[in-house]
Amino acid sequence: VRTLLPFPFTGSFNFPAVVFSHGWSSLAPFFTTESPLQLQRDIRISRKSIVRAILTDNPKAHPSVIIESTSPLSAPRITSIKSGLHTMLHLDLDLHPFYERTRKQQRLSWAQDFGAGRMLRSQTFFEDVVKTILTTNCSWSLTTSMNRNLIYKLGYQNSKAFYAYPMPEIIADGSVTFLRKECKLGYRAEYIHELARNCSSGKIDIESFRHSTASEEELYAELLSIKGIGEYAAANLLRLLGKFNHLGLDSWCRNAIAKLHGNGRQLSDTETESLYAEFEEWKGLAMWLDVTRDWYFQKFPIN
DNA sequence: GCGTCCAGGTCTACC
DNA sequence: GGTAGACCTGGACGC
Repeated sequence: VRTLLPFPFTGSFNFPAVVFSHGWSSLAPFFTTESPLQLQRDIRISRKSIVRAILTDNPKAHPSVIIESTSPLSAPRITSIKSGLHTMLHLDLDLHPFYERTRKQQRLSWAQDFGAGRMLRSQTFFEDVVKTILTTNCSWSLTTSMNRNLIYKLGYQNSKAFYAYPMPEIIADGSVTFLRKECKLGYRAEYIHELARNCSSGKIDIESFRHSTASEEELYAELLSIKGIGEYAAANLLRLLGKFNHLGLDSWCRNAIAKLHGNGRQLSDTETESLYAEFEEWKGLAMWLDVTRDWYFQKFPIN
């Protein structure tokens, strides 16, 4: 069954800017196609019910949203899907304070024109945390492969081959050896398994991060206390929570900054901090947009 | 074919 | 509080 949904947002929004915001759109169960630009995502709406959302770019309006499901959608399910899309597209993030700062900074003045700044997020924060751990100390191709293994070996699949990301309890019920050998997570298997155990037992209320009233520094400290999450990973997760007071530098960012600002020389972290200091609590977003600028100009140049 | 290096880092032990 | 060394995996590279 295909259902056309109204886009769950009426404000200013640029679809390609979210799709290209970072690598998440190429990590299952997200899929993208170009010409026309489409973002596809399987969404879990209950324990054993999955739908597929297909968002297609419309340069003159908001993207169209088509939902594929095995049966007609009830009103509560439509509400749940809209809420999921709202979360994943980070539609509740107010970027005006950031754009105010970019006006004084020539290098990032393009950001508002592109509507850049919303980072694509997973349906659950648990999924964001797992994927972030899978980005550490490895190539991007290994990240995509480990993530695929997790979904296809442990995720729930319905009759239409829609896949839902594995829930914490499913991972916790499995063994570390399975994660290590079958999903090829290597030493990360211990981290993911412990995280899943703590989430399913209630020791960590991982989804509460999304609506926590704690300060950014408190959230940062809490994230660092999760095994496998270090400074880069915690800062990357804060970005996905709409908090940008940490740079979250990894080797990829450091190399990009060396090319952009160091004439090929790696800058010290202190030097990098000072580059973005004027953006204050938005500096993590400023840095990220600075190093990913070409993605926007190459993939969807605007006039 | 084989060894080494390193990629969107983090943890632990030790100083 | 700072730092060397270990850690899975797999692709790239040199020989």
